[in-house]
Amino acid sequence: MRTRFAPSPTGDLHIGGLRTALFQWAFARANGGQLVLRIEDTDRERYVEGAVEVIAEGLRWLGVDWDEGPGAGGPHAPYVQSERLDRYHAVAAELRARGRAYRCFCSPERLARLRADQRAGGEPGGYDGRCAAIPEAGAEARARTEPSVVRFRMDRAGTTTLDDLVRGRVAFENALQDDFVLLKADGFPTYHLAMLADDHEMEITHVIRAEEWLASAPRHLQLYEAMGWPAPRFAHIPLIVDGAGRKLSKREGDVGVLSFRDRGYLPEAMLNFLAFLGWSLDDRTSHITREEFARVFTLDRVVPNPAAFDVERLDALNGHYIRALPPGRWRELAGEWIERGLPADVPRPLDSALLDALAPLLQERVARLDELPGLVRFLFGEAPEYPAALLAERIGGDAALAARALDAAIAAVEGVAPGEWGPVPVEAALRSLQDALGLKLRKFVSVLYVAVMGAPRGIPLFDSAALLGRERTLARLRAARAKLA
RNA sequence: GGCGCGUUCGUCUAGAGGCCCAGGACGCCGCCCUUUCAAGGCGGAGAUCGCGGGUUCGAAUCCCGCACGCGCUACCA
Repeated sequence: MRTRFAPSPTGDLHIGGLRTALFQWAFARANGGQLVLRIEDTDRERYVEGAVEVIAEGLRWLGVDWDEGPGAGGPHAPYVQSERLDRYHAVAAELRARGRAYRCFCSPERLARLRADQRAGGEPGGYDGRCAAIPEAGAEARARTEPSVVRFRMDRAGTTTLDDLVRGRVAFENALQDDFVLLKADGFPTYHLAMLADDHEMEITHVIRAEEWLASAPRHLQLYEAMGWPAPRFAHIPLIVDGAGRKLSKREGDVGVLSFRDRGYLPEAMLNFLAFLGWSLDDRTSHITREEFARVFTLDRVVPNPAAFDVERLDALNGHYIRALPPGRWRELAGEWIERGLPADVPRPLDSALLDALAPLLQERVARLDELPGLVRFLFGEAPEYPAALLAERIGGDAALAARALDAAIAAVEGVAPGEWGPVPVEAALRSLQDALGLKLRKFVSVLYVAVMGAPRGIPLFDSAALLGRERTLARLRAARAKLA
């Protein structure tokens, strides 16, 4: 079994495109088949330089590898459509020889007018076939001096039926079809022609693509029939939609795959998120490894209805996989993100021992890697800025209590000798405040969190203070106390 | 407008006539644990299965109609 991922190099690899690729890849792997990566760059207007590399990087990030295509080679190279133009022309010529395609000289203006008129008149729409009757010989002569396209002559009788692997049987009334363009005026093929020629030559057996292609399936089916080629099986997988139920678009925030990577999402989290968008294993599995997914994936467990992109779910998954990371790997990752995310004025390299101590404290506190720098920022450079009111925020705004807690804390911390500074003595000192204030630690500890790190939440206080050092801890406690004076 | 697809907790989904007064996950709420926040543990609320008709002893599951949503309707993919 052979399937393919055929993106257009028009910019970032879209999250929806990645999901399609993931399903294609899993299908190929689960069936011992191959995945072909093919670049569909037939639209010169939308071509974006460097997009191919961005797409490949996105796929590699997720662990979607391809057997043939750019970077992998293969018996059907080249895998870039702009380098395969001769084949499309050959197929178009064959179609014309068979009387199934013809030259069309209608101008873009006439076509626009035609569409407008049809719309105004409430008519079906589609090309009206004006050039369909032009004799081949005359058309050839005209084509030498006049711009033209080549259109496919659709069979308008009966119905075209698709047996979709996800949706079952779908029938299309042929009378409603029109003669679509195969070859554009610039000599480039449209998607329909290029897909046909390449899928056939590359021996693709399963075309797995997004639902937006469903409506053009009859064109493809008739094209295969006209060429006398066996058609592949088709599986139209559901769209990924936004909160409003619309096809996910770039306007809905950044949906580029690499931007997710750069915001600190783990590939295993993304894979899980995408895998279960429109597919499921059974009634209880909600996490799956890349390997298992590639083993158990089947198209018959893909649902036909669209799925909403839910960031909260992605974040939850990401947190889950972050916590599941082995300590060593986590230390390495956290170190990179912190090193990279801290302000430029923080001297590098960062203290390795400090990062060693920090890593375990951070692992279960973030959902995304890009949250890391913010959590440890207080350890580097100047004392954090925060409004005085924040000190008493978690204790019902009781500034007097905050002041007493700070006074007691300062005294207690001063009591810890510089030589024995560490998390355990700090904890002992701070716990002694319970007696001094006659309150449970938790009743006032938020004041100290704010004083030390500038926020009532963050990594554990005793460790924070230990890592900060005696003098800086004292300075921050005193600065906090001064804010309340 | 036309054609096509879709419709189960807020979200992703399980469900292919009785196991379902609908299961799991995320989110939400509560409790426990606890130095904050998380994490973790326990518990809870949450879908009359879009609506209306059928078929059947019995329907989320089969049939018909309707509604709504989305997709396509390019010399874009």
